Amino acid sequence: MSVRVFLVDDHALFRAGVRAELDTITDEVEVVGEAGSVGEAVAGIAHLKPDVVLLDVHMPDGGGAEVLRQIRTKIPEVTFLALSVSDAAEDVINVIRAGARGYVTKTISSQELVKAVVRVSEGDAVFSPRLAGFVLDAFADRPGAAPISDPELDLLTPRERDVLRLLARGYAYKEIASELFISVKTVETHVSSVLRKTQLSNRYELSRWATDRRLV
Amino acid sequence: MSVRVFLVDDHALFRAGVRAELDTITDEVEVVGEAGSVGEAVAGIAHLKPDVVLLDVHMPDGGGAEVLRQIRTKIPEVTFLALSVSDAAEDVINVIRAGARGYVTKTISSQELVKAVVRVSEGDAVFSPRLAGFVLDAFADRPGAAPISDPELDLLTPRERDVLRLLARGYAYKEIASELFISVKTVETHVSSVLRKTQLSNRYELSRWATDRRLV
DNA sequence: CGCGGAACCGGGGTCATCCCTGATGAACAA
DNA sequence: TTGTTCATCAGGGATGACCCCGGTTCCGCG
Repeated sequence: MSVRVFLVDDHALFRAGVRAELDTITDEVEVVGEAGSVGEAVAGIAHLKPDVVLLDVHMPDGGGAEVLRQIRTKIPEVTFLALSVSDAAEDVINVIRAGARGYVTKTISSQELVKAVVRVSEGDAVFSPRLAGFVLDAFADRPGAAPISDPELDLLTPRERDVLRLLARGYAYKEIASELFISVKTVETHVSSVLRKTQLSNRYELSRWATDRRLV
Repeated sequence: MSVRVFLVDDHALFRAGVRAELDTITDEVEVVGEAGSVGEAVAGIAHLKPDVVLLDVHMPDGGGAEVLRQIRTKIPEVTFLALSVSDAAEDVINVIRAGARGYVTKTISSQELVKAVVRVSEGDAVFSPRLAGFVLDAFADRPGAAPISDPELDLLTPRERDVLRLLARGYAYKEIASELFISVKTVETHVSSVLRKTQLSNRYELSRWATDRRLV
């Protein structure tokens, strides 16, 4: 029982190369179809329901991530392996966020590609070693990597920061007051200064602002 | 130039086993220290500054994640490889979020462990194949994988959901009204029914509730 | 046909949020 | 000593959020 593979790449020559290699090397994988554009790919995948889609990242009309988005809601059983010339962190993260189960560069050997396809079809995640680190970096809470200072954030006094933290969590003024052992009026004062200093207009925007800066 | 490894595990016998295996098998890695508790580990790592820390996930006083948190801010150069009996998704994700660069289970062979340590020391990410998938699942936006239905969510009418989406983004009633071409009063009505149906008391809690369920 | 649910809209009310002005004491530096 | 910043608090007002009451249309279902 071989793995049924669908090829998506905007270069026909490249598709032909991959198809030839995969078909001759082994009978573990079988190329059942291919496409050169996002539209063709979505239609073809929906029709053929392959086990694995080998997906080029850089394509017209939104690239591989667009194919992923359109297919995943409709046919979640299909797994995707990104296959790209790019080893940029941004590309890797985007396509993984979109739902690909692996990412290998086109420098991979045919034998390795076959192994990668089979592993992905079995539910494993496959990465060129360096690239997995990008995903981890993006995923982990980064204490050192988090940009340390904001011009606006530096303007806030320690007490204002206390109030801001609680406010961002959805606390009412009354709750903040009893939490910090001060009066509601003092909370209002601090909130006012924070809003003025951050150039924001209400607590909702402030809440988003604070969570973006990981103050929660 | 061998890789300097520090061992953290609350079982002394296990540490002894790993140390013996690593030291005899190869000269690529060298165990420079070990610890059996979070406190010892933090002190030892800060002192010895190893290249790689082999970290047990389940330990008293907060487990491996606690060691990670305390060390990463101080000595970001040290990389961590989680080594655990557990293959639970939750454990994997927690320790990776905390900043580990890899996760292998204790069923690994000594030879494989050496290779994993070396790869991690070179900046690669190393996973037992099945476990990498957990991280990807947690990282990707999941349209299909998102839990499908909530008892409360099913109670909401389509229009109420529209209002909820905008409300969760911090829109004021006035803004929601003009966005949906209805009056502020109608927005109030919908918000009221949503609050009643979800058993929540204000828009802040509602905002959290909605983001937890990925309605934004 | 009548009934209920949905979406739509009001009046009128309470309370929270937010802004403005103004005040006090403490800490600290010029 | 004087000036500044911070933290504390108050009064009063404008607006928004939220609730409870009422009402209308439309549409599907038994």
